[in-house]
Amino acid sequence: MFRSHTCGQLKMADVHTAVTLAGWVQTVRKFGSITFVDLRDRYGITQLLFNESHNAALDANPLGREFVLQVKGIVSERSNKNPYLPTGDIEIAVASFEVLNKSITPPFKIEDDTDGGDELRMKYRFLDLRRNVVKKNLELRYAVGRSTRNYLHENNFMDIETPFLIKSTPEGARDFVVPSRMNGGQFYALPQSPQTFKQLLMVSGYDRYYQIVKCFRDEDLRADRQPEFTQIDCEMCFVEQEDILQMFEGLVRRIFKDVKNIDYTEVIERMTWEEAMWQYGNDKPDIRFDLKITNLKIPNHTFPSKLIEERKQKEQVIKSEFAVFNDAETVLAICVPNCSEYSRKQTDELVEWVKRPQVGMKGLAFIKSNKDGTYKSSVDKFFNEQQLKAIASTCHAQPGDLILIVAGAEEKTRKAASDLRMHMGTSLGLRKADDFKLLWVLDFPLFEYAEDDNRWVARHHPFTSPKPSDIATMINNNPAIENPAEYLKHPYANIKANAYDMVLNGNEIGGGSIRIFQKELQQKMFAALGMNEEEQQHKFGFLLGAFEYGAPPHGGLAFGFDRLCAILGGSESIRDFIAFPKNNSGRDVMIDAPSTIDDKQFEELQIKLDLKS
RNA sequence: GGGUUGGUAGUUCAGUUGGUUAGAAUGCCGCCCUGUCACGGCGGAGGUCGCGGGUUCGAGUCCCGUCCAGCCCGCCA
Repeated sequence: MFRSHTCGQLKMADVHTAVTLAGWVQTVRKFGSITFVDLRDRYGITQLLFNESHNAALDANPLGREFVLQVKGIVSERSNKNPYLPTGDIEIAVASFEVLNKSITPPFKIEDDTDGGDELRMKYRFLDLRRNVVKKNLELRYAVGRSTRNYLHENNFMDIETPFLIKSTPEGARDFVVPSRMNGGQFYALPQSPQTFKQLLMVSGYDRYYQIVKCFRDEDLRADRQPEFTQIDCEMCFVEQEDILQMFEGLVRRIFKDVKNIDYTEVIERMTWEEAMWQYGNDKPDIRFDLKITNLKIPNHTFPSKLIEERKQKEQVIKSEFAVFNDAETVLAICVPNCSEYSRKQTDELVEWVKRPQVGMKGLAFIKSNKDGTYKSSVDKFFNEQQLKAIASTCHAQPGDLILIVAGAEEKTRKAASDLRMHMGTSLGLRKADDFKLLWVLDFPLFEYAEDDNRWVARHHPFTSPKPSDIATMINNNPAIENPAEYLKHPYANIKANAYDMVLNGNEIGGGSIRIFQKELQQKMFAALGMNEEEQQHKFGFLLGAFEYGAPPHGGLAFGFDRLCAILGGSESIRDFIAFPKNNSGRDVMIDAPSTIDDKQFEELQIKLDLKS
């Protein structure tokens, strides 16, 4: 028997018990003839006492950090207890020990507060994973997965595996491809998601499917994006959007309860995509804080929407004599409460912040709505007191507030306003990691205009169904865009999808749609995306064929598992919630992948390497 | 593809206006220490200043190029 107990187990009740422990040496503290050794395993740390004056064999001198040790001894009460350690009341009076394996000195400290940099930790990830903080993250990930499986199982969902070697359909993200040896010159693709397979499972009658599954996208990485990532992928048939929203609200509430012990009983807010864009400049707003955006000037073409037309009437629009903004397509304001006393330095910093290339605005105007009722602005020479007051009242500014204004081209300005809003939320401490606010964003546009190709692309994916009221618009109009500059006037720009995203604290954690299940509509959709019948057959013939055999109405969604875990763990980066993540360049620096392959492998694949650069 | 920050001891970092032998902390090694748990004390070893070129009497420091890493934009149906 290697061990009778773990290193996190023994307490006062175990005193006088003879035990055998095994683990790693965390620290060695020597005091002449006695030595304290902290022994660590997955479950905790237990202090060992080596007393050389009792037994000369108990010389702990040869022990070093991260040695693997087995000790036999008696659990004893400590004379000096450590209240910060769960096992701090006891120690093991070592009777004998064996070094099961030695270790060279690790390149960084295996402690919560490590001195290792990111790159080093990734290169020695197997050591990094010994650290308590990383282990806690993986435990949280495991807990989220378990909670998910339990909930979905209890709701009759069935876990069905789908293949990883599939067919490349270059629509959307770039595929990872895998050469086929047995079919020379042909390639598999790794799935970006099991989308078509889960739909086929619906056709097969498996009416509630789920899978916690790896997906692959060959795109550039970010702190919250990996080339291989995990989704909680779900699909149901005989459901409407409302059924799906409720089912997965239930899932998320269950995860909050199981993993964070949070009773998320409040109603989960819902807003349309248009409302989100209008008020937050963003389709995944962080609603933990307000700081809504006020539209001071509405561009000729904004989101193509009746709703916005109505809003134009309601919101007070900046008057044309406000010359400084005359040239700007869009003028957006954020009213920041209680910040009118910002110093010159603070406002200058905000101006510099929006001028960074990543935001790219030419500048930032501000109006201070002073506590004494006066106004002070960076655009004083263009506006009189009356006009400043008009703007302030449009923004619902109170005395003591600071109004930030960005102006410029529609899309860029809206994004800048959104970024600025988040920036202010962060710097005012309004984005607390332990505060969780869920939100559904509904009614996304079905299509998006792709400038490069002058055509429509599916905003979600080409299997998403249009709102029933928009089906006729789609069927009765030609997708051809005659005037690219006025694409927003095309009827397709106004078509809304049965698509929904779940947003948590400003992050898209999941998204899905009610799917198209009729062959004719699916063909119309493919055609709208510029696919002729031949291409449709070549790429998706299997799906169109399946739809001819009694495909039921269905829909589903997928959660980004890594991201969900990171947010629940209070982290911006998903890397610490993945055991073996890739770095920014898509490399695994521990195993040094990707790498070249042998000539023999190329030969078997019938591939000749001819790098362009 | 672009922007930005960084690369100096095993590690995390400092290094002024270009100027003597490149420092600190920690880790490591040795000696001392019977109640520590960030143990303590004394001593010691440890450097291709990412790489290549240039300017200069002289470069860690300035210039050009390049590589690597982090973050962001583009991209991510």
